Amino acid sequence: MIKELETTESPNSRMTGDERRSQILQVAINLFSQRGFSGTTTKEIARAAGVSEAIIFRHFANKDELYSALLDHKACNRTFESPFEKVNEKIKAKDDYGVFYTMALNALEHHSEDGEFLRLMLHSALENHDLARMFFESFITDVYNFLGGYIRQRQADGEFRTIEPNIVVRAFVGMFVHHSLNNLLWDKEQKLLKISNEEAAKNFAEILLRGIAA
Amino acid sequence: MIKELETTESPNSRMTGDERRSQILQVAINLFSQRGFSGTTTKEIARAAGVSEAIIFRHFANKDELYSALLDHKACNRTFESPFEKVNEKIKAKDDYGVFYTMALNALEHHSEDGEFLRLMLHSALENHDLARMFFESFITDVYNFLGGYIRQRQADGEFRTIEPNIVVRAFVGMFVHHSLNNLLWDKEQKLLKISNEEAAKNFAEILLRGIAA
DNA sequence: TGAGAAAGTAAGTAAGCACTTACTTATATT
DNA sequence: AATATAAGTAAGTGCTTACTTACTTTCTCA
Repeated sequence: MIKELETTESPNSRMTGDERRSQILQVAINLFSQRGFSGTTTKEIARAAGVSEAIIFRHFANKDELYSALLDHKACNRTFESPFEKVNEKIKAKDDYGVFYTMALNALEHHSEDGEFLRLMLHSALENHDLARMFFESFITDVYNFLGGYIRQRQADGEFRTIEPNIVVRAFVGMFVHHSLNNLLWDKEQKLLKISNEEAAKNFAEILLRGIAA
Repeated sequence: MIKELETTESPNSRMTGDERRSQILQVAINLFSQRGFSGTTTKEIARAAGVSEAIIFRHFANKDELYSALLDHKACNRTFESPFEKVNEKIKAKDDYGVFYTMALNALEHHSEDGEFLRLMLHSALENHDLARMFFESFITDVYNFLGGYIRQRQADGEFRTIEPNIVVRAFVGMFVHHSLNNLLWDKEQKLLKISNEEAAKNFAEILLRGIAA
């Protein structure tokens, strides 16, 4: 039998190991984010990936390792596109509104593009999973140092009133994280509040800035 | 054998049906809030309650019904002690600071006394459980109507600037809910921010009020 | 005091779980 | 074309799960 043109690959057929591994990861991310760790079975993952259960255990030693690999994957992808770069220019320019608006908009966009990530983090936080906790600890600490430092600086400039910077960060992060959580979990159709991310970021930034102005 | 003084009941012995039912509920609330629905087994619940698995299924037809009963139980207990009563006096007095401070402090106190409740609600929201969604919908709608109405009124008085009231509610609720979530899930030792509920409520209320002042 | 009702248990059952084994294909290289 | 290697599967394994059955113990009250 002479081989036909092989440029068009048959839809679900044999993949290379790496291809299959990342396809399984993708499928698993989707399922774990919806049902959590113990709510997702390896059988379901295999079916969704279109392979037998055995090949999942060829790529990952066990279910735990698959879960860890997936959290790692998500966490790494996240840190590569640092949220601080865009904000940094605004900080250098001492553009208060720009700093907070950009910070909020950046997070809101991320959350609405990638609800899987938020769900995954909530699940693993509730389940006390180590990797998720470690990620949160380092990332959140960064945010507090970053924003907190800026607030301290502007207090020294006499532009912001005297108030513990970390409380301000907590309040501000709370606004947009809670907004994303609402859209993701409880008010998916946005019956209570339907606004664009830009509008949300604008209003949150305005409330905060007036709230801490000197 | 003549019965001894029966006032001191033996520790784990026979209970009446109602006693046992609510003891099982209590134990189940604790386990489900820590491990979620699919992460908790009926065997664990039975062991924690100190009875055989069979009597769990005497009191509840199946695991789902136990879970629903427990969400119902929590939701009902919650609505009885309405958070709006304390705030209402402040509203009548048009005490802006009192309204927001009391609202936040009330929620923060609840959350730190009863972390189980928050965990339970998060778990069931992630798992798309109907009862939790219904509770959230009605309770949250109440909060938005209640606070949103007050903000509208104070805007008409010319005391608050022009801004969509529901955005303000979203921002404010976000501050204290996110603060509670942080203390519950990610920063249990409060390394980033260690403040009393009173201090948190005070700062959040101040930021918000300055943020929306006319 | 003894019968009926309710609280309790030990020992199951079938289905589902994570994970394995023994084997079959496909593909790239020589 | 022959061979090594890796991708794939069908059919298990033993254990755990939600839930049941058949039975025993304790309490109450006529």
